[in-house]
Amino acid sequence: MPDTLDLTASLEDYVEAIYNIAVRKGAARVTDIALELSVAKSSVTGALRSLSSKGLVNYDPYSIITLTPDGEEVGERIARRHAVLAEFLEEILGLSAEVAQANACRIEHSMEPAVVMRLLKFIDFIEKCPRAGEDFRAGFKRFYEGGDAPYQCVECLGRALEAAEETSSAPCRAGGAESPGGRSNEDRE
Amino acid sequence: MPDTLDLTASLEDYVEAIYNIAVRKGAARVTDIALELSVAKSSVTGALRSLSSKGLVNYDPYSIITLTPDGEEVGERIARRHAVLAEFLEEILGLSAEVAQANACRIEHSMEPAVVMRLLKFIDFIEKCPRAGEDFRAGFKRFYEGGDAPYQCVECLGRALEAAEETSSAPCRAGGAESPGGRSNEDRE
DNA sequence: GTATATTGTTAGGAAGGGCTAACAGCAGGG
DNA sequence: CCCTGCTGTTAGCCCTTCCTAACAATATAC
Repeated sequence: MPDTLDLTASLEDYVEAIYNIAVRKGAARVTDIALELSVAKSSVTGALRSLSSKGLVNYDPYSIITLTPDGEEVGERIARRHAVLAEFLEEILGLSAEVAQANACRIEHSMEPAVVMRLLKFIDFIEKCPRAGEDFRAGFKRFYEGGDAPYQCVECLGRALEAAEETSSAPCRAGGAESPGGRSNEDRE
Repeated sequence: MPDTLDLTASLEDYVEAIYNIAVRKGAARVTDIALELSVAKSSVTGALRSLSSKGLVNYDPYSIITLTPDGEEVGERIARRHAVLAEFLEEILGLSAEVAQANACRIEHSMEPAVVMRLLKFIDFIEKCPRAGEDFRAGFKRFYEGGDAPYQCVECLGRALEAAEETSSAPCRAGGAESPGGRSNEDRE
């Protein structure tokens, strides 16, 4: 496990870019990376040398660029971290896709794994707890949009209660009867 | 309004430190700042020159350091941003104070005002919506701690419903009868 | 009121990240 | 087969942020 490689924010961006390009088209070229990151090609060359020395990319001058297994792992982790954060910003906070992306791109570099994990659980929780769910998000939307006057809390809570009584004994989790421990989280982080 | 001064993350840290020190003890000295940020005193001198040239600090060699009115405003904004983020990490996500602080210190520099504002509304919402509140946070705690088995959704929702029926007509807000629009937000951001 | 600490500044340099401009490698068109 | 044009690399520079070491200013102590 190539953990705590202490990549700089910049190098993380390069790994993420290479990972994303590789997902889309198999392998990356210097020009692709430069475009993806809005950076000069010469800057890419430098970054590649650095990442190569850390064992994250397979890099030979003038040849095609791929991630090593270690690099693959790091890239996947970075991409997931980005996705989790962007989902929170967009789906929960209700920010526009553009704002969510732009901020995710910058914030992600500063988040410790513990925060990413907890944020993921939070998203899960909002999705699954009968107390949260769709109505909850909609309620928040009305709240931040300011026009929260006609919001029927009682009715909304009543609906949630009914739903909970149906699926009964499913303690704040979707799907119901799995073993305790929030298993469906483990799959994602 | 000294907006979009595009301070670097580092300079933001200096302003924040000076602001905090000023709050605690009136004015800042180079040594205080160096200690607060764990940097060498010579680094502080450099930063002060830079901030002085941007009109944010009153700086004369060998004299005491204060923020200008502009600097004060910027410092206050930065401090609030930090506080909002730290509160979210600690109170909502339930992270330890140390983890919350450490991550807030780094993340804050990457958050646009729109995100800060929305996050603040979210905290407000969680505090005030009868669907959220204490039980909600406790439920999330049980969820991420994995031992969520004995969690009584139905009962918990029932309690929330009762509470909502009492304060009735108060649509997802505490205190009840203020004019629509989430007024208590405006006070804080 | 001078000697000693403490506080703050300068000088010089390293690391990281970026840029432009100029050159090298290579692939396709004539 | 060579020439043109795109891709990638090198060289050299800038800026930011930090550092250490040495020096200057101010305070305190006696």
